[in-house]
Amino acid sequence: MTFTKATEFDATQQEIARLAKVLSHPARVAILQHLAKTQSCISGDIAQELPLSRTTVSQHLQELKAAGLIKGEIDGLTVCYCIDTEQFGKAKALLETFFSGISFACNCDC
Amino acid sequence: MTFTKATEFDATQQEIARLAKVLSHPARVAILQHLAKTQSCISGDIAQELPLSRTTVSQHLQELKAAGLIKGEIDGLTVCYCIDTEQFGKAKALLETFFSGISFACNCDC
DNA sequence: AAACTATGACGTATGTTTACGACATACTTT
DNA sequence: AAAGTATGTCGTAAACATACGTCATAGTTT
Repeated sequence: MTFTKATEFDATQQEIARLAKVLSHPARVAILQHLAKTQSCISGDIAQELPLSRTTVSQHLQELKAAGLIKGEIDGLTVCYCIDTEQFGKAKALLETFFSGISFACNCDC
Repeated sequence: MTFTKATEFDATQQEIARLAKVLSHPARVAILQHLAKTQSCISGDIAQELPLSRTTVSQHLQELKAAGLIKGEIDGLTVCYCIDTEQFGKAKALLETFFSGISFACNCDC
């Protein structure tokens, strides 16, 4: 990170950007929706639901995990992934605060 | 776009990802907050508020504009940027729907 | 123990984003 | 008209993201 200037912004802005980045690929959005839909942990057959190879799906899962949005516990041969409800709630609150802070009536003519 | 598979996901997932991508850099988050704070159109002195060159800020402004979140009208020598309240409202609603659809109580032990 | 299965880690090719200097454009002022 | 000012566009280098095949690991089954 010697080139990017992303770290020179304030903590909240960086946190919002970090969260948004996780959601910035449809595969990760799809994975979250799939985990929510199945209402339970699910092992790597997620790949079969998506137009991606198992390897690529695994990579996206790692990113979601690194961001804290999902948890993954080893359960014998399979791994049990599910949404981290607490962290997800925090993410939701963060974005809600951001959007609420932005909404306003522009007083110009454009 | 011959390499990415992003287009193979459903429209809503792509739309969420597209919106998230716009917010995935702290500079763009900061620009939106700055525009909201000043409660009016503002010309390119935004660059002086950020740790970035004028050129780079201009580039971020173009991305926000391309995404429809802000509008920019030429007003003589300066350009008047402001948040597109209607589009911004739609973006907010889209994310709210997504987050509401995800929140659930995981029934496993992880 | 040997074969099988599910998964993550590694390597790598290609595409995209970020950042900025230099140049172009267009309006304003003198 | 010439100089000045505010912006956008272009070119480009470095960093990062995406996608997937192959290999390594670790538990299961026979």
